Amino acid sequence: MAPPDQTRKAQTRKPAPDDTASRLLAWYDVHHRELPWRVSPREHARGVRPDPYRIWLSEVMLQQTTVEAVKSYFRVFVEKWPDVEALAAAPTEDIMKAWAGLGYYSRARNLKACADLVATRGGRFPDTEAGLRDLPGIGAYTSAAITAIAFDRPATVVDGNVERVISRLFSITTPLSEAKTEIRAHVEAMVPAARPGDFAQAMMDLGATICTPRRPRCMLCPLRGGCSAVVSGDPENFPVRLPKADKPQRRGAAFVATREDGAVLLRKRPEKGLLGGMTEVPTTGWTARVDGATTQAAAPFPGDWRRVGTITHVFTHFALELEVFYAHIKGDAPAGHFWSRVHEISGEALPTVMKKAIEAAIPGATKKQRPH
DNA sequence: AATTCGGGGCG
DNA sequence: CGCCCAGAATT
Repeated sequence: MAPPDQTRKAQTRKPAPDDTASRLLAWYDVHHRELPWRVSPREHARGVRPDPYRIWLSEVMLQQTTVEAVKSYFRVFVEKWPDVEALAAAPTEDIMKAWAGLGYYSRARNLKACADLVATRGGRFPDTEAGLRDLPGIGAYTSAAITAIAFDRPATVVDGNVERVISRLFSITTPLSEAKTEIRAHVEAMVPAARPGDFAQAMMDLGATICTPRRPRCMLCPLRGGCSAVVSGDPENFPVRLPKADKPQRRGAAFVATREDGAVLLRKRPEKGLLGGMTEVPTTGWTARVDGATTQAAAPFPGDWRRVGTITHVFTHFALELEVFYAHIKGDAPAGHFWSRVHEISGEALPTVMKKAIEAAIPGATKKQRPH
């Protein structure tokens, strides 16, 4: 039996582990960001509940993608496809077109596959981490995030923001790839029984607005009192990462062909791999050397090719330099290719590198037309 | 455990 | 120009 005075102390004093969560939630009540998919703490307290479809859609879009980049895509998607049944009914091709420019295109394919599954099961998303984790495109982070945010159930949500915040709070010197287990344990111990969804969003908002990768605004941080990195004065040194391999340079040529009416010749890339399932202009392989002698042989079909410029594009694991050639072509589209009319080009499933190539040959071709 | 997947914004 | 971002799937 514990002495009576200790029992009283335990009841009247806040236990330390809850301190981080309660400070963070108090900060979040005042400083949370308004986002198109978010239910604010005030609305949530009034009984408004998030739409799991919108939370799922936003979380998939936000995988390795900044909030600002996602906003406009999110608005277009929910306008075109207001619920999961509508998305399931949409052709994959339309979804790829709407996703064009956002990157990591396997996300769009998995999005469609997931929508099909959920629609088949009555249009309701699973409300458990394990159930969500089994769906395509939903991994450890996204299943936890949907569980916490959409269903307000406790889950350990760890994204890049949370890894940064935790590694600074505890000055974790173990490199990130190794420290993930340790970080997860710290977060799990912090998750409050009340408002786990707001806690998750608060951690991420803190990482996005205060505990930023560079020049963190520690003077404004609600957790500065308990932050180890603030004491040592070097929060920017966390998290510790392993050195990255340098990017190889690849080169190739792109061929922009037009018909008399201005239509551009396009083709579809293989479903898997880089830019899988997206549309492209014909190109050589992306390691080939391009010079005067090899150009004609490298072109997928004969033409009076004229060199119009060079574009560069940096992918995650290599940099690409494409020499762009331009020609007028007569007759039908070669096998495996199709013509895209001038007013259709901006709506094609063209990744950014392909828009760059077309722009080099035909300035303005991929921009959306403005009615006047 | 390591690689393969885009693209953009910020210092 | 380097860094990293509301990561997942594959090998």
